[in-house]
Order: sequence, then C-alpha cells, then structure tokens
Amino acid sequence: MSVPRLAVSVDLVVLTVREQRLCALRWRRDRPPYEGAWSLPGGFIQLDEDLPVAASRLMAERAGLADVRIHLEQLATYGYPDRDPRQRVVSVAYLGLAPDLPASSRAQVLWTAVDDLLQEEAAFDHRRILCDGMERARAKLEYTSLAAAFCPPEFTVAELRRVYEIVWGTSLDPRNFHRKVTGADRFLIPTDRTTTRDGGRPARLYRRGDAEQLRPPMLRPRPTERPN
Amino acid sequence: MSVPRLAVSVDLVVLTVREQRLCALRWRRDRPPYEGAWSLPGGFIQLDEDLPVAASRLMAERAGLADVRIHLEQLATYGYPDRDPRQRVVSVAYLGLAPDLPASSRAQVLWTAVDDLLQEEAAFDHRRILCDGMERARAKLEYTSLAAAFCPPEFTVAELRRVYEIVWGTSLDPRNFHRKVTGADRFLIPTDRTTTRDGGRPARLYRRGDAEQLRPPMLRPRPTERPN
DNA sequence: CCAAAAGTGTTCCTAGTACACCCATGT
DNA sequence: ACATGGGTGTACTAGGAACACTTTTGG
Repeated sequence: MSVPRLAVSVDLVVLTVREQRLCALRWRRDRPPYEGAWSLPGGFIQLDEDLPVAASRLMAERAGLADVRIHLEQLATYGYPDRDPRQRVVSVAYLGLAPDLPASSRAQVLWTAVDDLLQEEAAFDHRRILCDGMERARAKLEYTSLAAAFCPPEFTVAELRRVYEIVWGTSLDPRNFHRKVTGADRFLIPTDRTTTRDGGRPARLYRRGDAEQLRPPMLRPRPTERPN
Repeated sequence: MSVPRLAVSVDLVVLTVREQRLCALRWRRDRPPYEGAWSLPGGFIQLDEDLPVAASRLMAERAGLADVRIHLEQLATYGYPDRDPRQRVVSVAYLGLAPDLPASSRAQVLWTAVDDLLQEEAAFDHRRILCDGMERARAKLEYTSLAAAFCPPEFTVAELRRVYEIVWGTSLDPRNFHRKVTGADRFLIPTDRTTTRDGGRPARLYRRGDAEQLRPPMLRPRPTERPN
C-alpha cells in the first residue's frame, strides 16, 4: 500500500492590541491565487523541521518578527482537500500573542484591526482560521494569565484591563478588576516604579508573574441569554 | 523552490469508562517498528479526504467502531522529524469519547485501562498523545456537558457522577453533584423511568440534553497547593 | 427491620457585583 | 482648584462545601 504524500504548511495567527483595537498580522497577496486578498503569514515546513521550529522560523521570515519574545501555541490543523486550489495542503495553524510592536520591516505584512480584516476577502480558509484563533485567545484570557502576553514587560493594571476589554469587546469594572488581578497568586509582580502615562494618579508598574493558570478564572460577561 | 511532501496520518485517542476505570483503545503491534509495544489506532489520510472524514474512516477500519455515535474532536498535531523511524510523518491526533461498548470485533484492538497502558512501552510518541488526550478530556468535563458522551443513552445521575470521579480520579459529594447537574439548564432531560440497577432507592433515568456548555463549570477538586 | 443508594434542606463561607469614596498626580 | 485615572471599603448576593436528614427500594 502506498502512502500519499502531501505538502504541510504552518500558518500564523498573530494577534496584538494597538490603538485600542485587536489587530492581526496580514499578508498582502500580490499574485494568484486570491491576488489582492489577505492571507495569514505562513509557509511550508522543511523535511527536518519540527512544527514549533517551523512556526518560529516563519514568524521571523514571513512575519518579520525575529528575536521577539512571543507566546506561540498550536491552534489547530486544517486539511480539507480543496482549501488550496493549487495542490493539497494540510496546514497547521499556530497562534501568537504579541505586545504592541513596531510595524514589521517587511512591506508585505502589516497589522490590521481584525474587525476590518473580516470585512475583506480572505484567501483560502484563513478567515476561519483567524476566527478560531481569536476565539482561542478570548477563551484563554478567562482561565490563564496570557493577557500579559499582549503587554510590554512592565505595565499597569489599567493597561492589562484594557487588553481584556478590547479582546473581549466588553467593559470591566476597573475596581473589581484591580482587586482580582492583584490578589491572584503569582499573576503580577509589583515593581517599585510608577507611571503617569495614562494620566491621573500615578499607577504602579507590574511585571508578569510565573503563574500560568488563573484560579478562579476571570469571568467574561456573557451576552445575557434571551430572557424569554 | 520545491515544496517538501510528507506523509500525514491520523491517530485516535479513544476513551471510555468500563469496570470503574478509564480505558483507551490500544493497537497491538505485531511487526516492527516497536513490535510488541502498544500504539494508538490510526492510519494515513487519503489524498481526497478531509481530516474528520479520515478520523471517522479509521475509527471504523482500525478501531472497529463503525456505526457508533462517538464524540470526535481534533486534539493536536505532532510532527517532530524522528517520531517515526521509517519516514517523516506528521500526525493529526483526534480524541474520541465513547460509552462502554462491547470489545471491538478486531483482535488487534482492545480496551485497556490507561493506568496499565502507561506502564507499558508505547510506540512512537503515543504515550504523549494519550496523555494529552486524557488531559483534554479531564479539562472538558469541567466546563462542557461532554461527560454524558461516556454514558449510554439513558443513565442515572450517579452513573454520570462516576464518570467524573473515574476520569478525574477524585471523589465528589453525591448530593451536591446531584443538585448541580439537575439544576444546570438543558444538561439533563428527565425521563419518566427509573432503575434500581445500582441498588438502593430507584434512581431516575435521564437523557443527554442539548446544552454544550456547563455554566457555571463543575469544579475539579485540585490537589491543594503545598500549604508551606 | 436493616442496608444501601436517591434525593432534599440547611448552614457556612468564598468570591463576584455594584458602587461610594478617598488618593495622587498634571494642568 | 479641579479633572483624571488609581486604588480601597463595603454591602449584597450567587453559588460551592459540608453534612444532617428523609425517601424508596431489595433482602
């Protein structure tokens, strides 16, 4: 029995928060198929390369984010036969969460607000992959300390709260949020510095702690189920 | 630039609860590599086949579970270069949750308690995949209604509780558990039948409701963090 | 009658929600 | 002085934990 062989790619959903919006890295397609549409940055894996290694390499080569500490995790694998019109490609998607970084050095990739991106035509099934990545990020904010991956090394509680509010599209009570995150064990490490970059009374700066889980979880306000 | 092509397989972590233990389907390897070790049932995908379709096909062909309603979801993808000594294989693992079924018709596959399986030598990285599948199942019991996937069509609250206890390896208060699951919206649909198969006072039989999420979640008792 | 398991009531306590209020800075 | 955002206190409430107690069967 012969074993079919096919191309395996890695596609990257890279999210950040900038200018009060949730943004993703888009790749500008300048040749068919889907010329003019956007796609996710990605590429084919090499024969001697592990999947996370390929994701890191492509993060540098295609997303222009070399030497940057970014949270990277596997998202899901997409493989229905016609997803690429040229050939059968199975794609392993990775999710990356980044702080607000300068735009990439490559002209072909740029940060775009996901709301805008979803209005435009997407190449392949990349709209679906982007949506899955956003949903994963939203869900993980609830029960992990991943929100800090969107922040610079030192940040205030209010900046962290804005991450939650923007990613979830909700508003949170600043006072209860403050109590919750400063009370969570090993989530935030206080520094002795403060900042007034957001105006008002100086806010204490924190660094990310080593807790991975957030227990009890941060509850995302649900759209109240139809009361009827 | 040439695109490397490689073999893509689907491996199945199929879990059930039988005889008070968490069991998985094992494949008995009767030829190298890893002759004598166990592996997960699986096989290569076809060129014209979507991933979930391949998983269903292999569930029938290799796991011997055709025509059975089983919850199937994608688990993760494993692809480091030397995981199969014969050739480079990227494997997409699927997680299946089944009620207590008769043993497969194939002699090569059989249910084995996961505790025993983890004592034996595993082929490839299948021990790791099995562990990832168990962890996914444990986590999903917390916030979804998936536990019912381990039960027959009609079941009692105590049977459902035993699923939680066996999968989590903890014990739960029967009274609080009863209130929690019968109170959860659309989780359980009461029938008008009862059973005494577990002894004692007759227990009402329930069918699975259409709720997917369990809110608020069922809390898994955590090993109390070292009190030091 | 007794054992066993189902199911209910009640008490206590943790933690989420809402919001009044005070604090420390820039202008 | 006052606007702005940082941070604390507090009352209310939902829901988890623990467990006494009643119910309904089989033996």
